[in-house]
Amino acid sequence: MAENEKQEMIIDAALEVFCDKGYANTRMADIARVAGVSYGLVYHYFGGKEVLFDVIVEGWWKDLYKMLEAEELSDVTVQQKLEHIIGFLLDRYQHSPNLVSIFITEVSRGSVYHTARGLARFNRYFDLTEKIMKDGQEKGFLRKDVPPHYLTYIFLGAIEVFLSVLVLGKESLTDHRRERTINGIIQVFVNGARA
Amino acid sequence: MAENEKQEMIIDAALEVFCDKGYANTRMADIARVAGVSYGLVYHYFGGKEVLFDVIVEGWWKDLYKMLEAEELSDVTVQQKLEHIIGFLLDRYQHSPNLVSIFITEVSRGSVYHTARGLARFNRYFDLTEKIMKDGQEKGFLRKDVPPHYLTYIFLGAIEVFLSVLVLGKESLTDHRRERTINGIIQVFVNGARA
DNA sequence: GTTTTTATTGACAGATCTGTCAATAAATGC
DNA sequence: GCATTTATTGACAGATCTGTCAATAAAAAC
Repeated sequence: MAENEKQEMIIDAALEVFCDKGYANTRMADIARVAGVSYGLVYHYFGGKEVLFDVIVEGWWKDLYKMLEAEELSDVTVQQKLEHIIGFLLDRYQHSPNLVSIFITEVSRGSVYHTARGLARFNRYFDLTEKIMKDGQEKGFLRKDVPPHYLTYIFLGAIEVFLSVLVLGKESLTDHRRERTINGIIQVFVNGARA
Repeated sequence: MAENEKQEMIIDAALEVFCDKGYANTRMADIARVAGVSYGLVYHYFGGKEVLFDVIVEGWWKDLYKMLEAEELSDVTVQQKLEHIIGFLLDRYQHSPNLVSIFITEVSRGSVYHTARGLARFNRYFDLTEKIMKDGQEKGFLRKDVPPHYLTYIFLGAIEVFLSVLVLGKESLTDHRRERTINGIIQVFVNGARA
């Protein structure tokens, strides 16, 4: 996918326009203009708006799953795995803020993704994270009196809000802030907010 | 607002259609049909699609702010205030799932709300919650080594994911599950996930 | 009881936007 | 060098959807 130069330009333009205007307000003509190609070429390479959006979203999920599967098998502590998950998502924001923005605003909630396939993608995301939580419970690191999917919701929910704040404020992420964010989330999630 | 019977029918229909199809895919004709009134009447009472949506969303925020302001002044422990916030949102889901669904899928993230006013609404929501967190820190209940807005993000993020799961799965909420959810979130947020 | 305001209707014009297509240029195969 | 496939273009038809409006019915005012 996208070995071709113009295909990449179209994807990049789509990333930018989807991010700026949202899926519903994105015009194929805008993408073509930003990409610097003709209207018809977008349809030549990608079938249409929905397909183009799907290519982007599927790429996002693929990378996310890959990371989570690697962490699951990785030979580090559960706490380190959780730190890696937060770090991965923050790094993605640094590297491609547009993509993270689309995930947060269009995929993570947006009515665009209320399909069976969209739901399946989400379930996989949650399930992979839940495996790590279960592992943490079995190893005696995480408490067992709270269901593992509750731990998953709370953990991923926390990350999502941090990402949302970055996205909505179009803020940039310094290395220092990255570390502070990871530590903040981990500290509260693992040890609690109690003094 | 909406003292009139037909106005209420239009609002109810809008709630249903916005929830089912999302803002972008909602047709004014659908709302009119579901409400059982003519196309033109929707424009007579509400100026247009955006206004109608705003009426719904402003109502949501108004209630949310009211609750948070009451909790802030309330004479209970900080933990109880946090429990009340979760309880309030879960109750709203029980009472008007369509409204919560719209909040989660369209307002909380959706590109529809990436405006200055939308951002201001959100800031207020976060600020009011942060006041409670600060209060908790001053009273010695919450840890002071994590900035209060971090505590806010993690707390509200956790709630949002629980609501999202309810909304996406169109699940109903029993009293028992309501209590379990409140306890789960509070337990992990206050005491941490560590065994 | 007449006038004025409000409620209510559905057709319509205007404004988009998408996806197609026929035409042309470039590249590739043979 | 000719034929076939691939790249590229922009205009256009078809399909929406929104908001307006003129017309009619009902209610209120006086």
